[in-house]
Formats: sequence, structure tokens, C-alpha cells
Amino acid sequence: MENAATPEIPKTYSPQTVEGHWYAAWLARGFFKSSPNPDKEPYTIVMPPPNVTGVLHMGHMLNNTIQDVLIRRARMQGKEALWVAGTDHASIATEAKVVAMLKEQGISKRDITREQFLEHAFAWKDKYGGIILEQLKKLGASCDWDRTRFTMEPKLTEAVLKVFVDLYKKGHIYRGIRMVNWDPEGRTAIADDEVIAKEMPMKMYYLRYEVVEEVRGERSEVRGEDSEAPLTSDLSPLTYITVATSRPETIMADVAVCFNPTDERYRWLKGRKLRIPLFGKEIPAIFDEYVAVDFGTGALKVTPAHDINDYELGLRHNLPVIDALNDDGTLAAVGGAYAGLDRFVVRRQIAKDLKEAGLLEKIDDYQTSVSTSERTGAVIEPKLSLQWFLKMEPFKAQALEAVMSDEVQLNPPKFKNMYRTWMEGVRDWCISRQLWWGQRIPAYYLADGQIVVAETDAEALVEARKLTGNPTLQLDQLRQDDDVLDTWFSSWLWPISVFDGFEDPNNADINYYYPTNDLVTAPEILFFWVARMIIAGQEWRGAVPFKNVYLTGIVRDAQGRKMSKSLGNSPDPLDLIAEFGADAVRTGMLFSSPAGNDLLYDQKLIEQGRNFNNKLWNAFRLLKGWEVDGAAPQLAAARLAGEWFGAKLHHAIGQLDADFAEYRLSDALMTVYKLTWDDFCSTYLELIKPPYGAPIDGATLAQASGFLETLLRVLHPFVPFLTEEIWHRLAPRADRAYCCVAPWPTPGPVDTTFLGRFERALDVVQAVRNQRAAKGLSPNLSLPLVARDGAALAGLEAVVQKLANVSTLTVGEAPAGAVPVVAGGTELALVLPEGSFDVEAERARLTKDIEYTRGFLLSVDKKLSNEKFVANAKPEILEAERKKHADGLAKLAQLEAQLAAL
RNA sequence: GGGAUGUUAGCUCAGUUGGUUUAGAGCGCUUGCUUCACACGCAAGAGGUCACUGGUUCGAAUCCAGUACGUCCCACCA
Repeated sequence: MENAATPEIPKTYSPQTVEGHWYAAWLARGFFKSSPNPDKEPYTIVMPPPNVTGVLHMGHMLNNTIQDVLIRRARMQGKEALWVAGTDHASIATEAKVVAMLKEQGISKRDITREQFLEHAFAWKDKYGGIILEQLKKLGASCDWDRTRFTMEPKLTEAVLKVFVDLYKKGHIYRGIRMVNWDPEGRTAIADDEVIAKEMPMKMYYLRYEVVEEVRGERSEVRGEDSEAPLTSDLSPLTYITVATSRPETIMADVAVCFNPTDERYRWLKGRKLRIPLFGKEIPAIFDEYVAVDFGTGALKVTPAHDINDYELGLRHNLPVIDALNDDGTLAAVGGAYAGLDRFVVRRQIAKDLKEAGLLEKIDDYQTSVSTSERTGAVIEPKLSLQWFLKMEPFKAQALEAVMSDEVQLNPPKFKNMYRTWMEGVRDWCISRQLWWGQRIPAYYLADGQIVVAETDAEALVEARKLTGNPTLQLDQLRQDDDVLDTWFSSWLWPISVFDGFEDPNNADINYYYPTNDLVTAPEILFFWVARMIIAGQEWRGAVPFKNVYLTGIVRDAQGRKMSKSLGNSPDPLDLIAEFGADAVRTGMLFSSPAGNDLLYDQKLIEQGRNFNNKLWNAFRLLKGWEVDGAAPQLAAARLAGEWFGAKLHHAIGQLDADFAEYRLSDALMTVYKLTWDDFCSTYLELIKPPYGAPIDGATLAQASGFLETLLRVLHPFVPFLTEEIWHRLAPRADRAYCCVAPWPTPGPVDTTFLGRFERALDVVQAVRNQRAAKGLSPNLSLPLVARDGAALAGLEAVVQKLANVSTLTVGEAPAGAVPVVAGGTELALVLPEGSFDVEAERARLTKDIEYTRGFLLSVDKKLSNEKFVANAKPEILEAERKKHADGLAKLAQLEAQLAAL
């Protein structure tokens, strides 16, 4: 039923009508803006920049909710809080999207120039870029939006180029031929970390390589290189050896067949040559420990251009490198009849041709992991190519030390081990990508192959003239490298570049905000991003970029599957916000997602958040609906309730501060959740409720409003919109007096003795209610309660009376027909109405209680009768056990007496 | 294959240097309740040999070893 006094306050909270309003109000008053303030302690978070063309997904929701909770609390604590937002140009992902878009328009990337492509790309970015930041506003993200940056904007590009030139001059950047992970779909090299190993069913092909009997014999000449005639199956067992491979399409690039030197089966092949099936080319038999005797047939075909191990084998044995694949994954000219066909087509075709030629012994099914590209999903080709690299050796020791010494603290700390393993084994960073969307490598080639590296064309020309001694050299005689830099080569500078720390290394912002406080990100990018930011910070600022790293988990569905577009198991966060409100979504994300743990998403969590918001809303409604009588005296129950909740509040605030100090945000949320629901609503408000129809006294209402206001403040970081709404409805406020900038409460003294006594009184309340429920008595029926000893409840009688609906609470012997209740360390008796006393039920209950107590006493006795325990245990432990024993005995005696009285 | 880490109520997790009742929370579940803030609610209740085996100790969910299963990272045998 609607409360008559609050017809204007709906009984269900509707976030939809208030969230947009308060977000606009916060922005209008500039609460999220920050500038260096020497009088305040800075608190800075730099947002991990989402992909510029991305849209909000559940992972962003979790990540940004955490950041917003941290930043809002810091702001309320009076720190100069700054949360910097921005977007990442995400070269591979974005370029792929632009290419796809152009394809739809019938435009092929190969038909247009770099400049034209970039024009399209920027147009796309301007149209779709930054949508995600607008979506974050719906979540309540309190970023200083005036400071929003983009990794490819001119100033940040300048920083990237500056860093490249700097590193080049320091000798840390080099260009070299390396085996890289080639993505034939994206046609670019990708980093080791961008490679995902996937278990896939594969086939193992067993091919026959003919043994060439005479190294310079006639047979090879007779057959000739151009012979189309396949080798036939009339080979006797001694004239061929069988090689197992999963990649028959690369046989034309084989340069040797390798055996383990200890393998008796193949020793006779020493110095001999083998013939590649179908192609007839002769290759040497070589011997190397690398080959496993017990895998396959013990014979390994060596294809240096297409396998990293083979490549290293080739280096050891001075073998040539034959590249059989084009950049797009089709066979090169060396593939002969197969040239131009896709590698997987060729695999099937070659298998078929081999079979027809009798050179395919068998095909086995075989499960193995295949490297795929994180971005395009294509199967990776190991490929030799000319790339730019950054040496890691000069940086690793210091970057490792920063984390191991907790100068940068990882939360949870279990990630330290992972970090160490990676950093110790770190390899040089391949920083070039064969793409157009990104920062173009500022290296320029002269006609004679010499290289100059400079931030701008003009500077490059100056350098080149100096280098060549030719003052008339023109820019068109320089050719800039076509590749762009890896996206991470701009993101690793993010905590510095967002404050223009490269452009102007001594500016007020960077000096004030750097190093930042917390970084909130996913463990998956600990290496590509976090580790490299630490390196960049140490290299250019001489200080790590952040003090704490909060590593979030992955948002999964209820079955534990990662949320993904293709599975269709991810809800649209904006739909959730529209349906349940941002506050509900925020709390839903934080329930049960401790740092580093995956979040098993279930809409129930969001509903729980919504229910909680509604609970708080109704607490406010109750308060607002009361008639006040300023002259009425405060009732005992209300006075006690105030004393208790005040202590409880202080206790909770202390707990909250501890939770936050350890980045236990789920626990912090649970602390305020229980404080609000159980303590404030279920206990405090019930205690101060005036009798039916009566007004509340002014003192109690004022205190209750004060408590609610404090509650709003500790709840604000979690539920910013609702708390702001109630804040303004609760009392008239000055223009800038907003909950979002209200001071964070500080814990006061807590009378734990009083809290303990009160808890015991609540135990009595629960026991009485239990009896009512067991007897099916209405909670509206007032019953007399008799306590054997009044000490335990002394002064708290009003609490028991109010909450348990006890008509009179007296001290004395239990009257006949009263049901015994033992709770809160005292023995009581509830006087039941005529006819509701059930002797058998009582006997059963008491017997059960007695059994439990006996069992308990037994366990205590066991300890106390153990001489070694008595001799060795700490005195306070011993004392506690003795007290347990005595209390247990007393309780047992009481119960037995009650049983006898029945 | 190497290395980390985990296994506590139906689910998700706490459990701080071994000893505060015979292990806690939230959700879920069961029962009762249209009680004048809220059924997105109220009250009560049930539910666990702390994966298994062994060891250290007066005492182990907690420390040690092994086993099983899981997760993650690294390296991958064609």
C-alpha cells in the first residue's frame, strides 16, 4: 500500500529518469575536471584506451566500473582526482575494418594509394571513433573529458617518432632478417604475443623420399629436373626412407632430411642424398640431436623458410633457405605446378598427387596446436622477413626489478611470477607492421641503401645531406620505409604521452600527475602493455608509470565460456543499462569478482544490484514519509538504535578503508551492501519506526537522516546516480554541494563491548522470532518474555521488545507453559497463548539442543584432558577453552532442567 | 614437456602469522507471511568429513609431501 505521506515518491526506483540528469549536472559543474593543485594530493588513473572503432562490451564494463569506483572514492577523499580517457588507433584491427568497409564499396586496398587509404580510414575513424567513450558516460564514468586523447593524434604521433629516433640513436633499434609470425590474411608480421595457439585436428602425412644411390650417378641426370614422370612405387624398402610431416605443401622448400645421430636405423645414410618426392630435387641427409628418435619415423624434413626450428637447424648446418610461400599464403614460383594456389589447397592436392604416385605411405589423424592470429584468426606462417626490432636486453633487468620489489605492485600478486618468467625470457620486440594505419616508421633509405632516421622529412633531408656530403640532395631521393609501427609502440608511452611528457618533459601536468596511482587492466596484456609501459616510464621519466596494477578477470557466461560476438553469449551493456540502470549494472559487475578472478556473468547479478538500489530507495522513502513531532521525546528503542548504528557505521567505514587498501572491491561492496540492507534497513529503521499512526520525534529523524547521508557517501562510488538522487531529495543543497564531491567519511571510535552486547540482544530477538515461526504465531501478536537473569539484556530491553514484539520483558522464573529460549548467553521463556504449547515438540527441540551441547562439550573436554595441550597451549587459548567448558556445562544444566520441567 | 596456481554449502567466493563456539558471506533453495518503505519485499530455516592419502604438531581448512582433477602462463616433436 502506498504511504499516504509520500504519494509523490514512486515505490519503485526508476533509474532511467534520473541518470542522464545527474550526469549532465556533474559535467556542468565540472566535478570531473582536474588541474594540478599543489595543496592536494594527486590521484591519477589513466584509462587503458579502448580500440577507437570499438563498442562497449562486458569486459569494458567491469574494467571501467572498477576505475570509476576508485577515482570517485579518491575524489571524495579530497584528493585531486584525475581519470584520463582516450582511444587507441589499434592498427591491425582498425585497418581490417576499413579494408572490409572499402571492399563492400567495391574498393580494393591494392588499387588505391596509401594517402587515399588513410583518407578513408580517418573518415571512418571520425564517423565511428569514440562511440565507446560516449557509451562510458552512460555507465557514469567520471573522466575529465577535456583531456581525452587518441594514440594517433598529431602530438602523440610526434611522441612516438621522437621515441623511435631516440632509441635508434641509442643503438637499441635495428633492422634485421628474422623469423616472424606472418599473418597471410592481414599480410603483416605480428608479435609472438598476438599469436594464439589453438588445438586442432591435423593430419600427419608419411612421404617417401628416395635415396639417391650415387651422389653423382646417372640416375639423377636421366630423370632430370624437368622430368614430369613421377617416381613410381617400385622402390624397394632400402631405396627410400619415410618422412612424417603435417605440411606436405612445403616439400619443394625442403633443403635436407635430418636424423638423430644416435639413430641406428639411419646411420647408413651418412653422406648420401635424398630425392624430394614429386619434385625430384636432391637434398642431403644430415644429422642433428634436435631430431627425436621416437617421433614420427625419426626422419625430419628440413624447411628453414617455414619453421622456426628448421630455420635454426639450417643455420647450424649451413643450409640454404627456400621460401615457397607468397605473402598472401599462396605458393610461390618455386612451387611449380602448384604456384599461385593457396597453401591449404596445395596441401590436399599434393597429398592426392603423392598418393597417385605411390609416394604417400599413409595419413594419420593427429591432434596438435596450431598458431593463429589473434586479430584475423588466420593460421600463422613462420616467415623470414626484414623487420625493425627493439632490443629488450638493455631494459629488462630494471623493469623486472620494479615489479619484484613491489615498486609496481601487482594485484593479485600471483601475477608477479608470470611477469618474471616473461621478462627473464623476453625476446627482441618486432616493432614494424606491414600496414598503413599507424605511425609510419621514420626511416629513410638512400639510393645506395644507407639509412637515416629522423622525426620529420625535413630533418631526414638534413641528416641525409650530412651523411652523403651532398648538399643538393632532394627529398624525392629519399624513400621512407613503408611499414608502420606496432600499435603497442604508441600505447607503451600512454601514461607519459597523455600528459605531453615527450613534447614538453617538464610541464606542470606531467610533473604533478606522473607517476599515476592505479592501472586497471586485463592480465592478457600484462606483457604487451604493462611491462612495456614500465620500461618506457623508466627510460624517459626515470620512474615507473604507476604504483598499483589491478588485474581484472575475464567476463564469462554462466557456463564459463568467454563472452564473444561469434558465440552470441554477450548481452549488450547498453541494453542492460537501459533496463536496470547503470548503478545496477555497476554493482552487478562487482558482486563476486575479486581481483584476478574471472567473472561468471549472470543477469541475476544485475537484478541483485537493481534490488539493492530499490531497497535503498525505499529506505529513503520511509524516512521521507514520516510525520515529525519536534516536541516528542525520543523512545528508548530509537536511542539505543542510534547508539548502535553509529558504532556499526564507524566499524564499517574502517572495514571499507581496509578493503580498499587491499583492492578488495567486491568485499568493499559487500560491506556497504550488508551495512545498508541488514544493519540500516532491517535493524536500525525497524527500531526507530514510531508506533502505528504516531509521528517520529525530531531528534531521531534528524539522526536517521544523518546516518542515511553518511551511507550515501560510502555508497556513492558504487552507485553514483541513485546516491546523488537521494542526496538532493533528502535535504535542500547549495549549488555545488553534491554527493559526488561530499567528503568521504572517516572512521570514529567503536565501542566493541556495546556492539557485542547488542548482537546478543539481536540473538534473543532471532530466537523469539524462531519460536513464533515454529509455532505459526503471527508476528503481530505481542507476547510476554521472561528472563531468568536480567544482566545480559540490561539496558537493551527496548530493543528486544520492539524487534521481537514482546509485550513485557520481566526477570524471574519461567512460568508454567512458557516455551524456553536460550539465546544471547541467557535463558529466557516466551509465554505462549493458551493451547499453543506442544510438549512433544518442545521435548524434541530440547533433546536436539542437549545432544549438540554434549557433542560440543566432548570436543572441549578432549582438549582439556590432554596433558600436552594444557602444557603447551598459549595461556589465553587455554583460558578460552576453560570458559567454553564452563559455559557449556551451565547451558547443558539449563537445558536438562527445562527438559525435566516438561 | 616446464612452471605457477587452485580444489571450502547447489553456485560464486571469504577464511589474515595453525587455537574466539562442532567453518562464514552473498545468491539460490525450503517454509510461513499481501505486517501501514520495499514481494525488486519481510521473517525463520535447511545445507559443508574444508578434493584424496600420508606426515609435522598438544591442536591442521590453514604447514609439508604425494595423488587426482581444474585453470593460467611458457615452450612446443616435423
